[in-house]
Amino acid sequence: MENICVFDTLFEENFLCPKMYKKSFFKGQNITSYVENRKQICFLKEGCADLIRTDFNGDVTTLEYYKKGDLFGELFYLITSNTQLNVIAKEECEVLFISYDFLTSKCNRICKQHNIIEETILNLIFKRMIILTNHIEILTKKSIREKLLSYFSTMAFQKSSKTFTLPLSLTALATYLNIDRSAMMREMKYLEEEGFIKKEKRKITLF
Amino acid sequence: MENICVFDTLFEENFLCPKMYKKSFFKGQNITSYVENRKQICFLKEGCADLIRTDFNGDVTTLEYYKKGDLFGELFYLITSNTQLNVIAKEECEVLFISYDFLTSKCNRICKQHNIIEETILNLIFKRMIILTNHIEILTKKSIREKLLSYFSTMAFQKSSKTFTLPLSLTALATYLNIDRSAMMREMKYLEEEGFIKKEKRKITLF
DNA sequence: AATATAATGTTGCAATTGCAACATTTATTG
DNA sequence: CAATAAATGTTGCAATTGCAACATTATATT
Repeated sequence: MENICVFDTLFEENFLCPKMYKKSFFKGQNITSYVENRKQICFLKEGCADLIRTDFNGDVTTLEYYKKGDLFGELFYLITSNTQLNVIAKEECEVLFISYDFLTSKCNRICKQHNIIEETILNLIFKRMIILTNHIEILTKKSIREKLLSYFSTMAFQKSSKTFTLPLSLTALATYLNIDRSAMMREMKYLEEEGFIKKEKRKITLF
Repeated sequence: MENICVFDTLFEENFLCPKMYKKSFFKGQNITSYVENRKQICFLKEGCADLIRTDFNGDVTTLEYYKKGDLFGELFYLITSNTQLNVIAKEECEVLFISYDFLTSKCNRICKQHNIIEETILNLIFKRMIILTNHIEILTKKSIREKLLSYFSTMAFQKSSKTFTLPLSLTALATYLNIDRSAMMREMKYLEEEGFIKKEKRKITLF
């Protein structure tokens, strides 16, 4: 959250840096197409957007969902020749485009706040890295039960509480865990019957 | 590879920076224990090491294998109170410890090569990010067949060839894909019988 | 407020996948 | 160069999990 504030302040000050620029998009517009080696980092200052992959045979998949404060860009994805990656605005969006070398090179006094932004972006990158590692950790559990308990314990740790509300719909959670939704519901029921958890809608309590 | 060279050169020059230091380890020694919020990045200049997790009930798991040129450190892992993460040297190792703010702050003329190293580390971080994203991509495939074909096509893309040699043992590959090894072998046999691939030991050809 | 759309919840059945248990080949180590 | 350990390869069987198909409840939309 504080990350967003930094950018807010800078824009209020009419901050401009030669290595970055801001642009607005309407719902449905293509924000960016991932290009190999361009190394552009995008920061979603306002709105929400989807990362869409189009296969060589035209199949379309939604890979990620971005919301206010998220980073995206080809830097995070392996670009292969037979697929296309696009980020599409789901509503009105404001996006900050930052060139990769913004993070390494300095541009002196023109950008007095360069360092603050650099640190902000690096923090977002590291946060994302931890999220990715944790996702892998959960995906590599063998059973549905283990996946659920692993996800739940991460949630409980983050919220510092045995009781928490799922930030995703159960449908989205099943997708995140890469399991069938109905099989997940069944396992949740068993977990409740066996006294491992308590569940009311999306509110979970661990025991 | 060029990343390693940068560091090699710098050490030959007896390069020293207040924000980083070098240390050597014998086989079996603990290189680092992950500490929440310390934000220390470690670069394995020489040797190989394992990331080991010890559960609250004493169970030990090897989470990752690091080799010359890899990055590690708590920056990449979510630290929870009930597990411990340690990196143990598997052979004689040389490790470069870099404080997180090395990447954001500058230390003027003492480190004339600061920028080069900064860029090197950032490149490693981005490379790792892409690897993680790709791993998730593969892990979220529904069937063993899809996982294998997805992994193979990534390999073929990286090697720019329909024929390539697996960089992992088949046992390690099964672990990476989070599937049973014997089930994987069976699926590979079917893929070969159905003419999707050709396989001689670890040499795979896609059709 | 009415309707459409999405999310939640449940269950039987089929099948992909994991497990066990083995043989055989290749690496590693004293 | 033995001897041991690790990796590869194979198969039958069990079971976890996915799928289909449905009812019910929330949420959006006009």
